[in-house]
Amino acid sequence: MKIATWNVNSLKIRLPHVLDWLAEHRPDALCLQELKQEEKAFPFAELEAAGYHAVVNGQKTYNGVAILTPAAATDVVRDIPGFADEQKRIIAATVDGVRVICGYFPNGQAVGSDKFDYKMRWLAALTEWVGAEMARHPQLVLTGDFNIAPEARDAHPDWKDEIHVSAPERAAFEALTALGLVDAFRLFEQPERAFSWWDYRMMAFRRNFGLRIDHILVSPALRAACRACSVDKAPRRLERPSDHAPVVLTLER
DNA sequence: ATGCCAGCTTAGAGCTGA
Repeated sequence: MKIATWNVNSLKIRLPHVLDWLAEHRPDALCLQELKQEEKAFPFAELEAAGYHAVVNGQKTYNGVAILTPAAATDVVRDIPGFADEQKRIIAATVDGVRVICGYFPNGQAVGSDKFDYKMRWLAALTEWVGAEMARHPQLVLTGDFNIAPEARDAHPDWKDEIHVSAPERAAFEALTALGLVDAFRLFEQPERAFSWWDYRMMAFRRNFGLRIDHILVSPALRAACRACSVDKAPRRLERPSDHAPVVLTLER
């Protein structure tokens, strides 16, 4: 079973890349973030022609998430239950017995800003809910654009901003791992300076000036089934790429 | 210190992203 996450930075623009990637990799679940479109604009027909169903939590201009699967996913939840939020950042569904939570975590803009406060409140609410989901669904994957580089090695040494690498953000990430979730990427040997996002500016991709902020976390019941996890940099090299690359987990099941 | 790029928006320069 193959589960992947990809922040596409506008599905309208990136649909050709997504269709090509689906054809090449045939994932059992592809979690998308930053659709930047409402569900009524979502390309259901094009994806269906490619052999994929979709569950969508859409929003115009900003945010928006979806899970693509070969067969229809079940038990869909949109947004964090009990957390009042205008922003469409969460969708969860069950895929072949695995609970898949797809999240577009808040950016936070700058440590100490209102947006940072929102990020921290959002993370607290998410963590409480994910704990409850894990109790209901022992086989669970939490994936998406976390907008947190969990450790020093997950950011280029020249990254100077505090955002994405600050102590409170890293503590929030550790609160998720304290639930028992494991960063699947770190179960396997990886290249030095392995990142999943590179700024469009300053030739950042060419210089590999990036961050690893897109993650796939697995519950204890899935840990032993993990066979591989890697960043696929190929789509970042295409014309008009997203600024993020997909991250892919292979499970033996 | 700011813009550098990219995508969005009831069309435009401004916001947001990371």
